[in-house]
Amino acid sequence: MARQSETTRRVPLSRDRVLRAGVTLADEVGIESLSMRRLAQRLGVVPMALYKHVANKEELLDGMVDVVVGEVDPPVHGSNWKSAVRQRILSARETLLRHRWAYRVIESRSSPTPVVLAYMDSMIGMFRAGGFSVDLTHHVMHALGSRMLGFTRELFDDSPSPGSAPAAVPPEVAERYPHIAEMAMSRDHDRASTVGAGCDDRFEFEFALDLLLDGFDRLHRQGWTSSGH
Amino acid sequence: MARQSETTRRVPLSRDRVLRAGVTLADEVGIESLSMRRLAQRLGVVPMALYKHVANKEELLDGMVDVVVGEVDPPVHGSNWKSAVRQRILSARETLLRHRWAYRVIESRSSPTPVVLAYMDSMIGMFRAGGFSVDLTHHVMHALGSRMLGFTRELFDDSPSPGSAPAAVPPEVAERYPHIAEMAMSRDHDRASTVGAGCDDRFEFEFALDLLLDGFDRLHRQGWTSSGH
DNA sequence: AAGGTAGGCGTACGCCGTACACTCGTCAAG
DNA sequence: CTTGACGAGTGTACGGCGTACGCCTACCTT
Repeated sequence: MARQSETTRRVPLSRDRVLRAGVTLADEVGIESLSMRRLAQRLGVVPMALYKHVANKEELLDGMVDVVVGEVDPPVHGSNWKSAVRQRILSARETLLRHRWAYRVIESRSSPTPVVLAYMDSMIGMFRAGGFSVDLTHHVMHALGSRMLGFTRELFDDSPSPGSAPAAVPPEVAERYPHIAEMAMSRDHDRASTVGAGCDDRFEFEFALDLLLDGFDRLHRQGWTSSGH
Repeated sequence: MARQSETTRRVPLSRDRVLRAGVTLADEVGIESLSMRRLAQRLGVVPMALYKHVANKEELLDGMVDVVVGEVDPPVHGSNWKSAVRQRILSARETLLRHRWAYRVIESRSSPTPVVLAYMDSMIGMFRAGGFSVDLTHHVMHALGSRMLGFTRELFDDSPSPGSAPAAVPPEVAERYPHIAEMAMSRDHDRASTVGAGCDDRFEFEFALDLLLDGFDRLHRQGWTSSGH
């Protein structure tokens, strides 16, 4: 026992420990700074030690995605499909917001991991339970795309640096992009009372999500089929 | 002149030549194999020569995106907003299909380039010309997201390797992901006549696009405002 | 006590992006 | 014709990356 405290018996690595350390390291320093070497250093271990638990970096990233997706709440039962789907997707969104690097990794993966497959499977199940045909469900899943995991690619990150002034649009850009300028100025005006200028990301996400869900609903009610063009 | 043919007077590099070479090299070998060294080699030049024309690799990628986005057809005039937007987005989709690496690069960029800004500006203009309020246009643009550039992130690439058999779902995965299996089998059955099994990507894209456009239309007609919750 | 096994180690290779200092051809000014 | 500045292309070098391969050693089984 004296010996134990001297040699400081080290907790052995495990695949799970590696993946979790990867997640928290990515949370802290960003995914682009996550390297095998750095992760190993964080674990007090030599880089090659990791390779006894993950085949390569790709597999590490896959595993990290699984950890994150595993954090999403399971589907609720006993409510109608629309609110169930909505609630689950918003839960996924919360999860992805806790790990802001995750959506990039998910996007970069070429084939889904088992955990992601299970997630999709249960989401399909929600539509089927709501009475959607297999056909319609299929197209609906495509239409949701990455939104089913709680994120969408925003082409422009229009939230100004936090705490900054409403970021008056410089006249030369206002001239070159008149419509963008109009929109930016209008928003600044509207939300003058809101805490932070810029967009309410959550509002935008729900706006688009509800637009889609309502569209699904309509198609479902009118018995849409792909053959009925 | 004899001297010229001997020394094989070399075409001088230029920013434009570098960017275009980057685009075609990425088309050929994929974006992940595009390195400054490899691009330089392709141009018959030493790697560091590139840095006289682009500041760094980031700027090279930005420039390549600009080249691609510049290939998208300009908006058509004289038709209603919906078909104009639709047509333009499908044109963007064609362009992005010619350069399959481009969407990944666009996704990875943190702030839009001037060319992308101009694209978005003209797209906003199409909604405004169609009578959309600034407010609604704003949310609509968010809802479109990357779809306005003609791509969406597909979580699952369900097109089986080309030419392969309908890829019977192995029983153990059918058991684990029953809904996915159901969907896969149903599609195989439906499209037995179609050339390639799997999804018609274009159909899926248009399905979702039209769902959104119809939703926009409805909100516009009923005078939607964000304050009127 | 013997031997196998698996987890961690050390070294090394070939890539990458790019900083920095150079050469050398071109061209304008004297 | 000389000169000198300038800018495009060069060469070298550095630090970082992922990871192949072989080794060492602590432990478990027999």
